[in-house]
Amino acid sequence: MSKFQLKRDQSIQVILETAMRLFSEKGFEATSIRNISLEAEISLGLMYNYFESKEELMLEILKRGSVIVKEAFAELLKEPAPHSAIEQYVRHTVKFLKANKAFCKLLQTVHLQSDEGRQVQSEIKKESAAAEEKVRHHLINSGIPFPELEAKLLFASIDGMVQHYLANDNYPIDDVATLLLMKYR
Amino acid sequence: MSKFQLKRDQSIQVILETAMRLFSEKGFEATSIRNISLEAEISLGLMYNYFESKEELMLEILKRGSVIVKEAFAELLKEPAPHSAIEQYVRHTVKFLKANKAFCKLLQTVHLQSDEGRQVQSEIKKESAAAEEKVRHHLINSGIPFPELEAKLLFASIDGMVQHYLANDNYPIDDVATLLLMKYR
Amino acid sequence: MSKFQLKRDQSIQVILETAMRLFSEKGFEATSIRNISLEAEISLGLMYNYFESKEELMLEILKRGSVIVKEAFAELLKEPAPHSAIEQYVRHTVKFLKANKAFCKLLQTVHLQSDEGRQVQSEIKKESAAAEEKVRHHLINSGIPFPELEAKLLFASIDGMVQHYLANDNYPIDDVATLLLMKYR
Amino acid sequence: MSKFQLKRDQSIQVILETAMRLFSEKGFEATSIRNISLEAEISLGLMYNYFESKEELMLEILKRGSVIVKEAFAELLKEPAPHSAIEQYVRHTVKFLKANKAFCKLLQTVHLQSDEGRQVQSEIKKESAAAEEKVRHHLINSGIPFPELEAKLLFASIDGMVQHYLANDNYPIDDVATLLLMKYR
DNA sequence: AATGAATGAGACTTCATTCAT
DNA sequence: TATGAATGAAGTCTCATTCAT
Repeated sequence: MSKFQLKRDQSIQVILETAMRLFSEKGFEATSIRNISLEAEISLGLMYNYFESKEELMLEILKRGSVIVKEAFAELLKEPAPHSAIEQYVRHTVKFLKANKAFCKLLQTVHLQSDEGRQVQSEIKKESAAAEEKVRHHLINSGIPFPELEAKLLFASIDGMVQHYLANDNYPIDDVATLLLMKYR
Repeated sequence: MSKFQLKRDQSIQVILETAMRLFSEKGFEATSIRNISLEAEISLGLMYNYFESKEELMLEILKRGSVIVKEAFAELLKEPAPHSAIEQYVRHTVKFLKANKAFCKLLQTVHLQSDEGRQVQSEIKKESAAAEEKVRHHLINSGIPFPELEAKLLFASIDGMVQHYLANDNYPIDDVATLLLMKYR
Repeated sequence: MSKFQLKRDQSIQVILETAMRLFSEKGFEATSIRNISLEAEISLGLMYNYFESKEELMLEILKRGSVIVKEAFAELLKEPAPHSAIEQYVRHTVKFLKANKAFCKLLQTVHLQSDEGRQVQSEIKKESAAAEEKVRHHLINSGIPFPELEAKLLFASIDGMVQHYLANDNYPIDDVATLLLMKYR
Repeated sequence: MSKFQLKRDQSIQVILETAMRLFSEKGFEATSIRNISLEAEISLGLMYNYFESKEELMLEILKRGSVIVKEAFAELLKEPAPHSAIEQYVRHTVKFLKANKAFCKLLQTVHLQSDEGRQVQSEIKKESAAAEEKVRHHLINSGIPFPELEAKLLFASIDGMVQHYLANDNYPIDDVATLLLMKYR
């Protein structure tokens, strides 16, 4: 029983990691199952022992990522804000980004065709909503003139940073983040 | 003669616009030539009178976009900075974005496989380099503490705005841009 | 328009005939699309210009057969019975069988998986129901002891004849039919 | 030893029965070895300890059926005809049919691809030849006008009955058989 | 120039079979 | 003996591209 479970899990892990990398590098459609099998050094058919289809493989990647995102934001909300909610949010985002680079790249890139795919994607977005709300409230309470717009600008800046970090090697995201936070002291 | 030429150009224009829309909506791989021909109301075979291949059609879209980008930035560099180079850059970017939404969406989305594609894409980037440089110099000359980092943050904020504008209908990009510029007064 | 329509119809006809033959000879599952395309001397992909799937090709065969069956039985019911309803039914059945040997073989053989397939098959059966009813009534009115059972036996004999005719070359179905009819004088 | 042998035989029996059922229900091609292994609650790999291949499993079913058919006909030929050879043949056929419904269904349904398969099938047919010959002689000796044709009609009627019995639940085959026999008194 | 029929390489997927344990 | 993980040939289907008219 457990003998097979181990092999299963190993294979599943290899498939998921390879697929995530290739999907994020080349896109979902441009990545063939053969591509994945060659890179993962498994047989072409093995994928279908564990995933019903290419689509389902993608969904599984998203679902697992969704869980990680959920955990990350749950942790964030649990902690009391160290100095400011903004700093906490930004630092967490950067930390998560570094720890889950491939998945973040995938999220940015992927065009979901299926309804289920879009649903999972929107669920992932919902996860962050509470944390964003916390930041938005922080801005509202800070007495800043246009708190809603400020929130929009802040999230734009963060997402822009993320985008550049994912696109360029050696992007000094920590420094840029620090500079960003200095604007909100 | 000229009558045929006119019709030809019209067809080409329709194809390019339809293809751009579909590529940006569904992705390059997920859009078939038949799709485009149906939407553009051009017969399938005729597509190949105008474009050698699907790849070439994509390249043509990028090349024409590249020309527009080049013109836009040329115009930008020609004008004297009204108040500040930053404001000029941001306003131009927003204006261009609004005028070329589909193309910008395509640029964000598309995964270029071919070398030629990547080359065109990098050329487009180079177009903006001069304008970015102008902004960077403005920041350096302004005596701000970390001008290079500031530039990175500024471009991140701009690209984040662009990203959110393209993703959401009704995104108040002018207001967010105004707020952003207020930080650099 | 008509120029292409002709080619379309020719191709469709070739595909349908070849597929019917192969399905009835080897069974649906054991017949590959490649098989059909090779025998029909068309390209593999052409089938998919005209039929969405192998399943749909099968359905189309059944539907067209269904129409022919319907016409045949309509004709049968229109005519007044020459001597007896039984003779009329048997002769018509034999005539139809000879004219549509491949389709009859297919009907006998095929295992329908899909609901739609089974539906078409049951529709075909319904077509014959009225004609069978006419025969049944004839038997009831004839004062024969067990008319319902007689009908069952008669239809069994007919179907057995059909089965043997389809299985063996040179089966003297006309003579067997004549002999059968002599039992009901 | 014997304990293992027993278990082995039990497993083989379960596999054969399950396979026969599935083959006759869904067809040979549409039934996968995995299907059989799941229904028979035998592990996939173990199947191949008992049968070299799917084809060979089918052959084994046919061979065992062939033996049963042979025994049945041997028994039939051993007995003296009670009243008539025809009655004896029909009653035996019905009895065998009821006792081996699944196998009979399989025989009707299956399209044999391999030579060996067809050979076994033709052997099964040969088994019945002697019994059929007895019936044919009975008809010839009875002074009936067209004995050969009468035989053909009789066997057609029987096979038609069999066909209807296998296709419909609650088919009153005994009654139909009785009625058939009444024609030959 | 214009049409859509035709082609076939390559994608996804299944499944009989083998292999490692 | 028994298990199910792993393999890869072969099937269905898609679609960029060519061809005949």
